[in-house]
Amino acid sequence: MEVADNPTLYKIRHSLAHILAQAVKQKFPEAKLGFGPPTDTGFFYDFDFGSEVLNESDLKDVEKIMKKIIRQRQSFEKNECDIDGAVAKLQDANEPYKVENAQNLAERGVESFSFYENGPFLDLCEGPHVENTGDLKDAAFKLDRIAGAYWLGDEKNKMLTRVYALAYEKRADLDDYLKRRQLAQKFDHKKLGKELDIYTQNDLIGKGLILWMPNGTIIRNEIEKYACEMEFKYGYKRVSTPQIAKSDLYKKSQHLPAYRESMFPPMVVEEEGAEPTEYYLRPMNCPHHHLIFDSRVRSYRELPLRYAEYGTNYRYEQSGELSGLIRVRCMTLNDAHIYLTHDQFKDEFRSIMKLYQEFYDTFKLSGYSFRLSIRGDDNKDKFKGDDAMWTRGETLLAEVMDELGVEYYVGEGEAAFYGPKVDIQFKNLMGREETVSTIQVDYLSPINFGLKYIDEHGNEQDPLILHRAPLSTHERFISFLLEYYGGAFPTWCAPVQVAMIPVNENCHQFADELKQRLHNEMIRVEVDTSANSFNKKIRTNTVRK
RNA sequence: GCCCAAGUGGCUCAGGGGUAGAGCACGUCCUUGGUAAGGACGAGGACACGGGUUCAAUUCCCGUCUUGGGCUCCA
Repeated sequence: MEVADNPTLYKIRHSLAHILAQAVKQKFPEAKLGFGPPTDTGFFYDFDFGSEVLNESDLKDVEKIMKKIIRQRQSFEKNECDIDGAVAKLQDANEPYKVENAQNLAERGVESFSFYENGPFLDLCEGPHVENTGDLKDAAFKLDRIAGAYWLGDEKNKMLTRVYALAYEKRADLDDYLKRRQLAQKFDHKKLGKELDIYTQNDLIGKGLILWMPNGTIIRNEIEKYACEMEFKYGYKRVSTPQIAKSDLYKKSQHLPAYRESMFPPMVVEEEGAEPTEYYLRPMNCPHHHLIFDSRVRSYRELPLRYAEYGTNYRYEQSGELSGLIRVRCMTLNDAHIYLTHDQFKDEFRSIMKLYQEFYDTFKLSGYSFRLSIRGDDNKDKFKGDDAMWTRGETLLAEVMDELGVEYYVGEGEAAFYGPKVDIQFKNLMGREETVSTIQVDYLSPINFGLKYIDEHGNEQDPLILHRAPLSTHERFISFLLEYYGGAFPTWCAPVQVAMIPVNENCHQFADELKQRLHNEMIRVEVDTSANSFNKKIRTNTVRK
């Protein structure tokens, strides 16, 4: 449920945010205030502590002060003024971030500014609030954690200290949330990945680089085998391409410079009497596939031409973004590029959506949403190609989504640098949304690579390219499956398909024979011949799913 | 990259200026005929790495690396 749907809860969280700010100012008088909005689970408030540092251990003190403020039954008083009055008030309060915010709002046409005052605390705020702090005596809140957050969400700005809090109407609701969170943590893919020997990492290899253990590799291979069959069925042709290429390729594709920051630095090969050659680890498979398309003259009769590969890519993601299997620096993507005529777009898009549906049915996945990721108005130079091309792609995707009756929302500025896309969004157990699959439309690459086909009149034409990755990367997809299944994979892709527990040693020989027979049928089978008790063996094998 | 926190046997964690502890896992032996923990014994540790302070550092300080939660970014 979105917090805005519940006015009472919204008021509670909003009011508690003010009380948090008031309490922090009491303990740290020099702290400057940023934003402090309600969230889906509570609220947060951003502070600039200057040279001081807020530690987790300070949160208990702040909580105590907040409770005291609640007991004081301070009433929330609203009053309004114009921009000059607002700036004067905020300057008087020595709140530079608030002043900046008021000025930004004024630039966007806001004329009236409302303030809420409770006790000694004043804040620029739209409200609404509870009548007085005493109304919060039954509300349950907990200061949860501290995080950094850039002022106005821009990494060029100063980083403020954000205090996240949980807040609910009643104690029971908060306890309920904490319980659910604890349960979710039990199914966290990082935890299960370790317990079930799916993957490991090692300092000697490096950040975000995954070592897949035998169990994880079985899951990868089964998924890949299934994907190969499905792609065969849907008319894809598989290709295999190298994981590195010369810098010239990525200049042509515009990954350099558009994507340079996300690429590992080049390997430079120097040979006597020759110019040094730069090789890059590839961040995407697309350019390689385009070159296969371009290896000879193509006829319209060949289209749509679908090249598929589980391609391994390397991206130098910022260190702080890395997280378990969800964000890594070496990933293997369920990729394909489809070269087609403009007339074929809608049919092909439908076929892709059908393929996605079939995949998700097999994995019994649900609860995802569609995002139409467009260029948006900001940061236009990040996106390559001319306006007409973008408008065309964005319109085309919206049209076909509407025709298919697929519900979606629009993500401004979420497009790939070479074109708009449709993303399939899943929420992980902690409620964080991640893109699992994408379908991208690309007018740019055919131009960059000079890709052509000969139409029925013998004329050269630009093909259109669709990029699609229904099963995401092995890394991200398996992290979702781990949490989704709680580690208990469907038999077809489970690391161990049959586990036998003989009731005593006399049965071991028979169990071994049976194991051999199943093994010969290509079934992954284990016999527990350990010296443990029968009950213990049942427990062990159950825990291992 | 930035903010905060953390790194102790394979795992989960306790400890603490005088060179280490538990449970689980592991090994050996005994035990186990019916659906979630049988018992005994044993082996395992440059306390992430590098520097500093100190008579003495795993413990305090600094740096690096890695991990986690966020921010920015993204499959």
